[in-house]
Amino acid sequence: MSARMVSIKEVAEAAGVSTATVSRVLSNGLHVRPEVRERVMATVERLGYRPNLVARSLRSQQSNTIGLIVSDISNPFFTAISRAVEDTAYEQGFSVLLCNTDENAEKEAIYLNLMRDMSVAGAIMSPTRQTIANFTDSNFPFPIVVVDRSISNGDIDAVLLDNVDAAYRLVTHLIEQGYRRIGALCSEMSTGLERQIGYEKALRSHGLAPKTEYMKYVAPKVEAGYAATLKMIDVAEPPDALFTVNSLLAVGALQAVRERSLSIPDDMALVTFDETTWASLVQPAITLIAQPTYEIGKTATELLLQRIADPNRPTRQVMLKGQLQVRGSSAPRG
Amino acid sequence: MSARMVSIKEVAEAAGVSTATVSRVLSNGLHVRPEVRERVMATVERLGYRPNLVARSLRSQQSNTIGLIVSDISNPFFTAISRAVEDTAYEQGFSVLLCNTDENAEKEAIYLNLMRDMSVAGAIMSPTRQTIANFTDSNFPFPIVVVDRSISNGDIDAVLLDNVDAAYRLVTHLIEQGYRRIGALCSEMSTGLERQIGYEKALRSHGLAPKTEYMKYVAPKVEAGYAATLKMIDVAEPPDALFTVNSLLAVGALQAVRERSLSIPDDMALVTFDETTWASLVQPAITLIAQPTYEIGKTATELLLQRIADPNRPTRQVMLKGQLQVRGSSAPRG
DNA sequence: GTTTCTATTGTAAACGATTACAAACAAATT
DNA sequence: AATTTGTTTGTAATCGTTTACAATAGAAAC
Repeated sequence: MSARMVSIKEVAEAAGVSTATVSRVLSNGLHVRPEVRERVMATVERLGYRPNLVARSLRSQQSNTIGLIVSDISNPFFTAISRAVEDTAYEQGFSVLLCNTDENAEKEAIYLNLMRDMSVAGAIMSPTRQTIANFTDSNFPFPIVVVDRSISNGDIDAVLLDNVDAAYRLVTHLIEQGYRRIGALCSEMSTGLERQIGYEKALRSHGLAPKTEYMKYVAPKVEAGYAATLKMIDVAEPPDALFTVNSLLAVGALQAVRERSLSIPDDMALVTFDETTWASLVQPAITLIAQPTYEIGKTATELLLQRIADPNRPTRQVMLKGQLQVRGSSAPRG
Repeated sequence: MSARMVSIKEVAEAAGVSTATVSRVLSNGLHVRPEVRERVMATVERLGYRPNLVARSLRSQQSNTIGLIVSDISNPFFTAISRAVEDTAYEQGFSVLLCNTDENAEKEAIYLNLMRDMSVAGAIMSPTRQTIANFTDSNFPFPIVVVDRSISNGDIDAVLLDNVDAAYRLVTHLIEQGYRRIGALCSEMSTGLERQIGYEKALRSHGLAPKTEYMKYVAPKVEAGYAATLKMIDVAEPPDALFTVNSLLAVGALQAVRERSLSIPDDMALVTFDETTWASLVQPAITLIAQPTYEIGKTATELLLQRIADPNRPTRQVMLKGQLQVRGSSAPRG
């Protein structure tokens, strides 16, 4: 790996052809005599020429970089997504620009603008609430695939979990195990709201009425989950089971349960979303809906690359099902 | 956000000046009459002009993108690093290209070449063993800061943990708690080897002899940790404490311990490196050396940006200390 | 009133690729 | 032999910036 950069011009001179010919050899090899092609290839090899992607990008008005915008890469769900996105992009010769928004619409807008300025080929994003609200079809100068959160208005590629169904199954499982006073920690993200709908639906279809004192809206953060859980269990008749809509809230809930020296599931069952390292390591292990994170990221990337290749194809919304993992934290109520 | 791209030329025409003047206004504002500056600014605003970063990058031969090369973003250590890197880069107007190598030197080389081709401003990397071995000073056409792993030969910016010291303290803690037969799960990464040195040093300085049957080299993966731990505990005289050099191995070790229904710390103590969500959630919680991950990532980014600004400054190797978190998994031997 | 200086502005050449177009040439057709 | 056709190749424009250099004008110095 030499420090000196060799340009197409130097290759052309060394091979005794024009830059156009070198470019043709490198792009498709069409319209070049085999003999010349050989000679150019050899020269490319000998000089260690590598095309300057910036120049190529400027000329062709597109790049091989895609953006990935998530709220926080530290959230295990997004960590897994990003790994899948990077893998899939790499396979197809694309690279990934990583952006964390912390659910901050302003930061998100800055990143989207930046990507525009960089001429990215497209982006995969988990949009903030504000952005979801303002979404109109051709808002962006590059294709976008939405993951995790649904866009109500707007015709856009998306990869989503069937959240209502997943929550319904998870809560139904609790009911079948004998739990009746089921609390819920929801968030105001679209995901959280859909999961809440599944929760309420499960209660109702089993003759249970959702009670407001058993439902709390919280920011999707550990501390918020911790605080809300304490509030929920420090009452006369606390829930006998707790349903949280993501793993961060579940961490907070578990901390609160430990703080009050309660036992899971005897004092309170605990179920949540998202497979994490800790969920199967704690005792009892946590019952949850595992999202097919890798598949979500992979599918989103594939959708994006397909759209980049053909901007006019009809949009596609892929809906995946979660997988119920039954473990000790929701053992039958004794 | 309009789809049409407005160029500096259009701004120049609309403002009745040359592109050079517009460029000057935008870059530093020097050598422009205040009145003209105002007019240009207003036009920029009115047309919603944003400079094309690709063109700028081509012309100036540098970009505002930095590369981040890690073995696997899913490893909590690297997740935290990447978050810190992205935050710090963002603050200074840089964006981050994320790359996973899976310890594959070939993939790493491909990424480094790609970054060269993209004219990144620099890169932060946790190099593979092979790359470490072949490191010579000016191998790369852009500045690099190494994190986590030390480069023996070569004068390069780096941010490292004092691994020997950290392991020494962690193992000394075990000894002080009364453990004597201390096993170790190491890896062959430079980090693993240094931690092993600290481990052996701690044993020796407390009159204990390192025994080969208590030391295993494994790939830094959960499954490898699981398998190695089983082998280590399924013997006549198993260790009374286990020291693992990273969190993935500890997960495997914990799985093995659960599999054999052993109790921590009564049957065997467990200590490791790296703070993770699960380490404080399992019962008993795990004693460990917490690395200042955020600080490592932040410092590495700062070093890189400083070097980008001044390529000739002397290199710096920042060494940080780990923090011993004493928890239940290493309670005094009863 | 000429000269010199400084401040402002424009012209045009980069940066390194791709590609429309034209040119050159050989082969095939009439 | 002239025309057509097709293939290979080069010339030069282009993408959107930045910046060296030249040009201009007005102020200051003599």
